[in-house]
Amino acid sequence: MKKSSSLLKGNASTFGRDVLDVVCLIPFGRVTTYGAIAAYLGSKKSSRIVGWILNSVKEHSAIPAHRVVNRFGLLTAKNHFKSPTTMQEMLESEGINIENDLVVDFENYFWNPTSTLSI
DNA sequence: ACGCTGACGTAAC
DNA sequence: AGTTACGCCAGCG
Repeated sequence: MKKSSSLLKGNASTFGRDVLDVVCLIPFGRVTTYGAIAAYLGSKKSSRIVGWILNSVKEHSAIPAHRVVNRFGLLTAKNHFKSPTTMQEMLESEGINIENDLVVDFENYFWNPTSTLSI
C-alpha cells in the first residue's frame, strides 16, 4: 500500500520526491514530524533526510514545509526560514499556537500520514 | 569522482 | 537513567 505514492510527478524514484508528496498533503492547520514522514515511507531511520529534503524547498514552492516539526513539536526548522519567526507566524496564521518555539497541544494538531493515507 | 554535512530518531552502552 | 554513537539519503564542495 505504501511505496506507491507518486501523487505528484510519478517519478518517485527518489526518497525526496516521496517526502515532498507527503508534506504537500498535510492538511491546513495540522502539523507532522520528520519521523512520521520517514516511517510512512518505510524508513523511520531516514528522518534526517526528510528535513534535508525540505531544505531544498523554496518558500514559493507549494510545499508547506512549515508544518513539519520534530517529534517534540519544536520548530527546529525555523532557523532555516527567511526569518526565525516566519515559521511560527505561518503556523499561528493557521490557528496553531506556538509558545517558546513549541507547538501548543502538539499531539492534538499532529497529523499522522501513516494513519491517514494508508487506511 | 569522492567525501562531508545536514531542518532527526532510535538503539546501544 | 543519561549520554554517546550510528543510520538513513541527497545536495554540495
